[in-house]
Amino acid sequence: MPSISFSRTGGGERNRLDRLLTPKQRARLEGIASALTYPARNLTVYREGQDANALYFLNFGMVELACQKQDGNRQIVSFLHPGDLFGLFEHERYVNTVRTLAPTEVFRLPLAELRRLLVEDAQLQLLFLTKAVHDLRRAQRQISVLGQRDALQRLASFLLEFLYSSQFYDPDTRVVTLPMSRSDIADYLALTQESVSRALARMEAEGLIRRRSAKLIHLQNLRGLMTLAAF
Amino acid sequence: MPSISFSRTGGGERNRLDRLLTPKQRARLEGIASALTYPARNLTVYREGQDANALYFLNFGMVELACQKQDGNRQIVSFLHPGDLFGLFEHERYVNTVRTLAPTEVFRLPLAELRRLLVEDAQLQLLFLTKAVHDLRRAQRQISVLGQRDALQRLASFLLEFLYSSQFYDPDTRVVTLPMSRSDIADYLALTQESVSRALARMEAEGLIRRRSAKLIHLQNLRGLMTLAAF
DNA sequence: CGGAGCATTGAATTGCATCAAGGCACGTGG
DNA sequence: CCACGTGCCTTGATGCAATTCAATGCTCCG
Repeated sequence: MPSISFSRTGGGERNRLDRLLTPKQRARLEGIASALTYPARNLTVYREGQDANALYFLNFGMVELACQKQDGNRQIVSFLHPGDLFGLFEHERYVNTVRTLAPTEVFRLPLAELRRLLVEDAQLQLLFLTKAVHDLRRAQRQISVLGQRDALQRLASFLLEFLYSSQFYDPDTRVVTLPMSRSDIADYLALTQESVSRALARMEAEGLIRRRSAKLIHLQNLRGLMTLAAF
Repeated sequence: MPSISFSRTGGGERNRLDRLLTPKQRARLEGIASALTYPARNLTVYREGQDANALYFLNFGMVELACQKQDGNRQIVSFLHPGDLFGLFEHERYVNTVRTLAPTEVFRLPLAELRRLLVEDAQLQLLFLTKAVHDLRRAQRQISVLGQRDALQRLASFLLEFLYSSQFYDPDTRVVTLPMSRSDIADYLALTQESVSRALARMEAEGLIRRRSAKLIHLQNLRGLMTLAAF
C-alpha cells in the first residue's frame, strides 16, 4: 500500500471535501484509501453495471461520467473536477461509466470500511452528506442548462464551468484548455458535434470568444457569456 | 403543536424514508416537526431566494420544484411524490420555488434541530444520506431524459414516472391522473405546451395511450412506452 | 544516424438540404 | 373563462458530405 497524501494540487476550487477534514479524519480516510493513477486520457475507471464496492475521490485530473442510452448514444452526465466524489450505484451496481479525460489520480474508498467510518464519526458523515447535496445542486443546474433551447446558451454555461478550474483555466490570459473532444461536449449538452462547432463559430463571430486552437478557447467577453448562460 | 403521525397513505412507493425509521427515531423527528396542510393546488410552500431554515418531508399530495430562468421561463426541476424530501439551499437561501399540484401535507423540519439530531444519531443521518444519493440518481435520470431529442421519448419517460404513484395511477385500469397542466409538463420536459399536446396526439395515433380526458391518460401499450423511454 | 519532407489518420469546421419543435392564431370543450 | 387541441408558417438543430487542420508516422536522403 503506497503512502497517500489526501489532497494536493493548487487553487482553491469549490467545496473540496478534503480541505475540511480534521487531521484525525484525514488519517482515518487515508487508512482505508488506495491511490490509483491513470497516466493518460481515455482510460476507464469502471463501467456501468459493474459491481459497486468503492467510492472514489478525484484528486487530480478530470473524468467524465456517462450513461449509455438505448439508442446507442451516450449521455455524459457530468465532468468531474478535483475534489469531486463519484461512484453512484443502484442495486449494488454502478450506474455510470467513468473515463479519464486527462492524466488523473483518484483515491479508492472501499464502501464497507467507509460506511463503518461514517457511522462512527457523524461529523465526517455530515461532510459527505453536504457533498451529496452539493452534487444534487449541480445536477439541478445541469437540468436547467439542458432546458435551454438555444445551443449558444448551453455552450456558454459549459464554458463558464471552467472558471474555477485551476488546471484547465488561466485567469490571467482567460484561456480555457478543453480536455475533451467536440463530441464529448456534444454528448454532455445534448447536441451534435457539428452543432458544437457551429455554436463556437457563432460565438467567435459575436466576439464572445476567440479560438486560439481547437482546444484553447480565449474567453473574450466574460460578461456576455454570463448573460447568455442561465442562473 | 398538532399531534403528528410521521407517515400515512397506502401503497409501497419508492424509498420512503419514514418507513425505515425506528420508533425512537420517528419520535425524535416528530418532536421537531410541524405538519403543514395545503388544501388546494397552486399554493406556494416557499420561493427561490427565501431564507432557508427548514427541510421538508412530503407526506401526501404532490408538489413541483421549479427554478426561474433569466429568459422569464421557468424550469421545473422535479415533481415530488410522497416520501420525498425538499428544501435544497445554497448560501442560506432556497434555490427552488415549491408549489402544490394537489392538496398536500408536508412536515417541516427546522434545520438547526435536524442537524443536531443527525449528528447525535449517525444511523439516522445515514438514512438522509441515502435519500440524498437517491435523489441524485433521479436527477441524473432527468438529465438523460432531457438529453433525448425526441418529444415522444421525453413524454414517455414522464408518463412512466407515475407507475409507482399510488395516488395518481391505478394499476388495474392503467389510468394516470395528471395533476398538472400541459404547460407544467412542458416546463418540466423543456418543450412548449403545444408540443406536449401534439406529442400526446401522436402517441394516441400510434396506439400507445388513450386520452379519456385531458387529465386522464390510459396507458394502452405499456411495453411500447417503455421501449420509447430510455433505460 | 538524424532530420526534412511527405503521407496517413482522425478531429474539427463548414455548406447545404431536411425535419421537427416553436410561435401564433384560432377553434373547442369542460 | 381558462385550458387544451390543431393548422400554418418560421426557425434552428440535425445529418450528410466535402474540406481544412493538426498530429503523428514514415521514408528517403544527406
